[in-house]
Amino acid sequence: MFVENKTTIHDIAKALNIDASTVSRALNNSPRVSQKTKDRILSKANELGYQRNLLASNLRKNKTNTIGVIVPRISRHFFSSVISGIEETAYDEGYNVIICQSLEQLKREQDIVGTLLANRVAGVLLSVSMETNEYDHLLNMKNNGTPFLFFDRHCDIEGISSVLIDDVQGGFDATEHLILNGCKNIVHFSGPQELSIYKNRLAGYIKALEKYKIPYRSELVLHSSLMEIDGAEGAKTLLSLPHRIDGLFSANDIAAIGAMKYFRNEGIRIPDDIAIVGFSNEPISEVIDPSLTTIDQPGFQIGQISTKLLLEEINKSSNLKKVKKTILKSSLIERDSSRR
Amino acid sequence: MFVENKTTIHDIAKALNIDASTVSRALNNSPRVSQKTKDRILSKANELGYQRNLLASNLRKNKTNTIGVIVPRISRHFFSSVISGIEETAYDEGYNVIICQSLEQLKREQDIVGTLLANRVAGVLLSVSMETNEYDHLLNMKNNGTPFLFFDRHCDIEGISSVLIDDVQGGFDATEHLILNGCKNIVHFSGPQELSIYKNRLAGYIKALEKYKIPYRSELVLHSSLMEIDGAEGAKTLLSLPHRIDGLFSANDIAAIGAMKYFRNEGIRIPDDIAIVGFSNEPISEVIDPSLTTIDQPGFQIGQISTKLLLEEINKSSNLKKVKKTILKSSLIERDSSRR
DNA sequence: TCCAAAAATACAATCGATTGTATTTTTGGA
DNA sequence: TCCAAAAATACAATCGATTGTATTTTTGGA
Repeated sequence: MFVENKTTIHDIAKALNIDASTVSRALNNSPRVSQKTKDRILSKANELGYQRNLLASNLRKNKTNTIGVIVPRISRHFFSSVISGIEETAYDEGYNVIICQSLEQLKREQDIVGTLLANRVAGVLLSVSMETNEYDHLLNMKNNGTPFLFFDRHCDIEGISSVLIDDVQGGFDATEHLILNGCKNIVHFSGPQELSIYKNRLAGYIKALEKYKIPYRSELVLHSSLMEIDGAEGAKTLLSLPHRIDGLFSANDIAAIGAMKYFRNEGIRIPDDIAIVGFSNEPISEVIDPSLTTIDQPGFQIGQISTKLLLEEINKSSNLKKVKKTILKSSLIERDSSRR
Repeated sequence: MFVENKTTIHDIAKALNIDASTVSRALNNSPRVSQKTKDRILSKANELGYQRNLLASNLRKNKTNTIGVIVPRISRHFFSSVISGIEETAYDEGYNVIICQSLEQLKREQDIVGTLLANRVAGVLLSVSMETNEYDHLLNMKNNGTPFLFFDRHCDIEGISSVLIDDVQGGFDATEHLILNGCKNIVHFSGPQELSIYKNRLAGYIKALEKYKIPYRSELVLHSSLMEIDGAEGAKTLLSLPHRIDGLFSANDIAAIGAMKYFRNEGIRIPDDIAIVGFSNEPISEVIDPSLTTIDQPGFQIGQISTKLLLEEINKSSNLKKVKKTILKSSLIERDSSRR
């Protein structure tokens, strides 16, 4: 079982006594090679088990047909549906996709960007980690000339497009829904304020309070990383507050579920004692008991649109580049955790 | 905003009036370059925003430090936990990971293998799609000399190692558990028989029936793709069977959940009328009501072990290669869907 | 048959980094 | 100061494919 050296176009050329450039052109179906020769080359390539070396090809052509995708965590339903949208669109256009997860760590995100640049990807689609509070790696990518684009979790970097949902509206809808269901003292679980999405969801929360003339109290906004454990801890904190809390809007489903489990153990009834709304519509939210009201984000569509925009930018010959902020609609899905 | 040409070692060499080979050695921290020169080169590289071109480097070195991972679907919790294990181990050893999903389609799996080979990955970790009933692409990879290894969903290819769980035992445990909880007429949802894992889970089911002298009836084994919709349809079929079914062992959680939802709508009580056991321990199974008894697979550990074995094979200098079949233990997690 | 135009093929440079060998420079002991 | 050995650096070939230009072969009309 030897690792035989891989066949190259030179091996094919030698076997047929022709030049490697002709082999290359034949394999790329160039009109400059006669059909007869193409047939001979293809059949010999097949016989020798030839497999194009994309490292060499891409190096010479100074481009790749790979786009990199960086998400915080592939296991989140929202991100995996975005990835499906990306893959479908990219695939149709002949691009490959490299999926990477930052696991919410800035260090990993920086490393990933470095690796993608070193591999000379054609472009990058990116949803930043919760720790991302400095942008050197992204500015570096920009100066490098590698096109990239934010989806969902974005940063304010001049000249970079993004595909987002209206988080202010989402936060507003969630909060208004709680108010309309009779909640007066509503806690909000928020994430790192470096991320616009959390800032905006919080802004939506405040906006809804204002509309209904409910005073905003900053001690009702609990900041965390929004993991399940954070939700449980938030729930505990919430019970210790001086006000009787009757509503909870969590900036993601996972933390909402952490809180639900904690409440369940404490004998607190949902939605009767506390009504709860999450964000992102994880599959788990539909089956948990009671089912969790949440904000649905069109992940697949975000993936499709992001990819289309990125590919446009990659293929743009001119240096006139239009920066676009695409904002998609989210929608409230009403379930049992808030209905009363 | 121009896309400036990227800096190369030649640019650095020219700027410092030294040879590119010295720059290359300095950047690789070779002992053949003086510290003084290294400092000058590093600082100039930094100044010019140099970023190594891995395409060129890998081409020259005839190796990459990237391993490819092919899973049916990244959104399945089992696979994303395997991926976490893979990434952690690979990262420690200085390898990058390309994650790809076949979406259960043979065609996509073939394309992915082709792309990974063309990109000259150092090795591949693979869990095959449900459609994979012919192995040309895998044999091609083998003949190519690219090391690879199966985890979980494997095929019988001589000379290829695999990291698996004991699916026969898992199927046996699940079925025995139902029997011990008083079930007499147990249906089994199975997947494509081309995949050993489903054949083995079925074998475990049969083995448990035999142990308890319950006659095996092939009409109680329903084959499908084990998606949620398949579970619902299976549940419907099951209700139309002449026997009164009192137990269900599904070869994955998703189909079990599809069935649970159908039963719930039909007013059938779980576990009183039908006790249910799934397979894989998806997070959703813990929160669904009633919570789903299932077989837990050590995904993270599977990822770690697979990667270690693959890297061993990649770094093996000799051509003596030991083929290994590593079998890990699964464990039954007893929950409400089967307890009575 | 001859020859210009077209078609097919060969030649040679190149992408950016690496690496074995050759050459130059430095070191330090006599 | 001199010189051999060691250290540092330069030279040149190479990985495999691509592509602009040069050359050879073929075509087909007179």
